[in-house]
Amino acid sequence: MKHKTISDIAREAGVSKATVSRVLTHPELVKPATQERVKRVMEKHEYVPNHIAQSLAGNPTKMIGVVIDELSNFFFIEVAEGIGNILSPLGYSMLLVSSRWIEEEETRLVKSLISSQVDGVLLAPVAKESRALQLLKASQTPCVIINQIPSDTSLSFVAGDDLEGGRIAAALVNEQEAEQVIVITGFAHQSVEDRVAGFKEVLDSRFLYKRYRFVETQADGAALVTTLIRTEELEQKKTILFVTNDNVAIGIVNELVEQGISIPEQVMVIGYDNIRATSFCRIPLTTVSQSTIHIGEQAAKTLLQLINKERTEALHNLIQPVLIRRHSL
Amino acid sequence: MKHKTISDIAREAGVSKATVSRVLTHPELVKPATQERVKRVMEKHEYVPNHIAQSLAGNPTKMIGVVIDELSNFFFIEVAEGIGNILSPLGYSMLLVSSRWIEEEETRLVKSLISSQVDGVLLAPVAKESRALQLLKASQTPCVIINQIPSDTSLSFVAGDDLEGGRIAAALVNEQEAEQVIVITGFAHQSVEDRVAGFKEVLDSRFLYKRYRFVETQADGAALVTTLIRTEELEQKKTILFVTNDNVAIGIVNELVEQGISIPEQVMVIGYDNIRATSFCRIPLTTVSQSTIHIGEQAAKTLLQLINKERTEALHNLIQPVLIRRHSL
DNA sequence: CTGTTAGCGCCTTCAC
DNA sequence: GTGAAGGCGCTAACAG
Repeated sequence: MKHKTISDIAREAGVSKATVSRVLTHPELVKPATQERVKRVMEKHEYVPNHIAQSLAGNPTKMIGVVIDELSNFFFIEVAEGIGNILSPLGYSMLLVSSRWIEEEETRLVKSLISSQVDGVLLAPVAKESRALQLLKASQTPCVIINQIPSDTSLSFVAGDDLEGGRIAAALVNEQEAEQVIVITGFAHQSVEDRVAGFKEVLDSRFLYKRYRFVETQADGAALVTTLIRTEELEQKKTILFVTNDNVAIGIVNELVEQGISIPEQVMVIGYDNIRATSFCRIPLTTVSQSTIHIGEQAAKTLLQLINKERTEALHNLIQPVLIRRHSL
Repeated sequence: MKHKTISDIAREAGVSKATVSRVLTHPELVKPATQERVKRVMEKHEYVPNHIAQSLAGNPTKMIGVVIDELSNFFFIEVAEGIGNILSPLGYSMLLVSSRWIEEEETRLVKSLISSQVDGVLLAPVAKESRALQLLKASQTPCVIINQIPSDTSLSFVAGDDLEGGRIAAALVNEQEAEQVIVITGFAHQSVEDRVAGFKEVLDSRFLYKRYRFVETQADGAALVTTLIRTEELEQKKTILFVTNDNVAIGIVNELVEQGISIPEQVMVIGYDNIRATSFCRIPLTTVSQSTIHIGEQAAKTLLQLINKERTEALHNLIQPVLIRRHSL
């Protein structure tokens, strides 16, 4: 037989299932002597109660669903790490899944999480209005949104102030001398558009400005460098690159160095996120920090409050970005 | 009321629970007309079947437990990524948990996973003989071990050949001129000991050899540099550093550069793992590669075979390491 | 203090 | 093709 059940233990210890259940969850209600006896039997068989059954019977699952957009992206990994920091010590496990930036996938995953009766979910949505959010609401699953400001104000979120972050980047650019400014963005996402909007708002009009889209990975970034050298004459014109996420920026910087272009003398680069790798990459990156791990921790804490009903109104946490100057600009 | 149940749907569609259940799992057994009717009701209420209940009733949970030692370690993150690559498309979710190198924690987590009735677990054990492995065996949960060779040969594992990796590193060192060789290791772990053993076995006797232990994080690595400069006279003696994991090596290299020590002219560094960051860090790292993502993928695939009973005997996969030469040596 | 009795939501025989 | 009944493992009243 596969698993010993509560009945097996009960029979062998000569008590009822209820008593066994009690030593599991309310030991104080059981006489020490019998408690001892039951425990001995449990240990003898290495009995582990069936969590699934416990949950069906009404207990919380102690599982939190975490939906990120991309597993191989340091930004999300660090967010997940922050989440783990908070959740793990409290006995929660996280069901970590990736939507791979696909909205249907996100919906499917959220359905599956709801179906798994997770106690709450942390979601980094692919798009602004998502079916996933409706489902979450309909199922009354506590949740907090990460890295996006949902239009439904009843929802909690923890996100960076992307508009402001863009402005900060532009302000720094305005202090420089350069012949052109190029903005490089990846997946179309609200946060990215806001960063660009803030950037344009403040950017000095004396700069030639151009944008490259759909540069989504480190590899994409590296590949883009060759193109830029040709089409934008990187080697002739002093250039500033604003890359809206560090993950890609790192790929770009590395390739620039490989191609022998000097940073920041010939090309300056400013990134966004301040993931950990920016401090030890080829040329330590100047970037707009949104304290990635902190986002995860904050979101997890809020979710916990929601779950424990210590909080009823939504938390709208717009984290203020900060400029981190390193060597790339 | 919180969730609609199968009974609600049944009632509203004017059929029995059994029929609704069939629509869910064996649609071909239901007349198209009624099927249509039931489906309409389900959609109307955004009905999502309770996965917990389905599992209790005997279905697989489609959840895989993944136990790693450390969340903020690129090596494990990449392994997890490899696992996700394989599992996600097949509709599995992963329950990702970190033991933080603590054995009791590992045991607790594995218990919890078993208790959650995961279909299988992927485990990177903290120590050689672990209680967690016993439990896994006792519960007959399919599992494959990562990054360790269990003494119980009935267990499947995917691990790098650490002894050989150490030899490879030493062979490279032997080709160099240097006044001293320093080995830097982190958490006491079998794999690390093997790497060091292989290294010592092949290392030329002309080298002065010394070992620093318990250097466990990037920050530890950075901090160590100051010490080394003082006690080992890094600036006077040409030195080779063998760091048994890239995560730490990256921290060390970065700090060496910050301190103005030239790599590889004054200090040479060789790492281990070939995590992705080694290619874009301060000085791209020469390292012993064990194809991290591949380990995860391989382990996940094997686990799936075990779960589906396509494989009965254990898989012993000792991955051969390869030297990757970059700029640090 | 401990046993008995109902479910939790779903799936699976077994009849009709 | 479809319904009724029992059970998965556990918890929560309700009695004694």
